[in-house]
Amino acid sequence: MPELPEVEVVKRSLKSLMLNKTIRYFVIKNSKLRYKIDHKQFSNIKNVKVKSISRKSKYLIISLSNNLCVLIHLGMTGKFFFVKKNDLKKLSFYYNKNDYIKKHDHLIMVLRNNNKVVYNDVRKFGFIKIIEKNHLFKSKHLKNLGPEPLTKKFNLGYSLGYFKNRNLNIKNCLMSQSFISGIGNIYANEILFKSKIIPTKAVKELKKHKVKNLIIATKKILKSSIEKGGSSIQNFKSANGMEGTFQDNFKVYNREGLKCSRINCYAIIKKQIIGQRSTFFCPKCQK
DNA sequence: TTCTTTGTTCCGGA
DNA sequence: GTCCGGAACAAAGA
Repeated sequence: MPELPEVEVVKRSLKSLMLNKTIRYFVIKNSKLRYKIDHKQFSNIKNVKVKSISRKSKYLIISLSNNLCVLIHLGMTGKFFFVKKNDLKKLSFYYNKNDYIKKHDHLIMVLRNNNKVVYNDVRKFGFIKIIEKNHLFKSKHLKNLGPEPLTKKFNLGYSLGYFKNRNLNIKNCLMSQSFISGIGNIYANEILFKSKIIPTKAVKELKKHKVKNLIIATKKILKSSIEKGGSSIQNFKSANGMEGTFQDNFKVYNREGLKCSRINCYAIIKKQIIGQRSTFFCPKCQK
């Protein structure tokens, strides 16, 4: 369940593996992801240099030397593995003997030294697309995204302006990518717990000091998770094979029926479906 | 077999 | 046209 921190961690690991390296060619093992992969588009690309690797919201953008970009969304279970050509032990661990592929490997980027960066996605809910650089931010995926939560654009004035006269609850608002981009279900739960706001609260009813708390909590939690390598649930790993540890810092997510983790609060964490997603909160702390 | 899980896009009603 | 909520999407593991 890669959200902003996990995608950021993957971006950093891909940078360390691929930046300024040459991709000799792509191999598509399975084109049936969220959107069907166009074989032709990928097979036409040979010997391109990786100019930059960036993240926008939960999207990864690999910018190539031929004026094209690879736009990637990890969906629920998308991950990258790095496989060294000569590391036979690793190969036999990751691949079966016959075709050097393991289950759910869908796309392979072969680098100049025959090292490989492999995209693996059990649920096939992620996608990989080639887009012209000029069209990237006009694409339906990127054009309606709100500001990045870790930038100065996400501030009190912006938030109060957005909340004014809007009829939706704060949980759905955090998850909608148009307010701020990159937050999913898990971090929305954690952010609301930290800022002591009940998920069903209407955004236009939020007092100024609560909005301040919300902004501070959002930035703190996302930063802290990135520092800890993200949250390794659903076997999340960076392309370097590193697991994150932020899941050990979850204060409310998946804690239904357990005691609130705040000192001196003995309330029991409740679960409720909001925005069609499991929502966890402390009925005493969060108002 | 049934339930649960994920984020984005699409669509209908207000 | 805008806003908002809910369905659909796909697949697999428990």
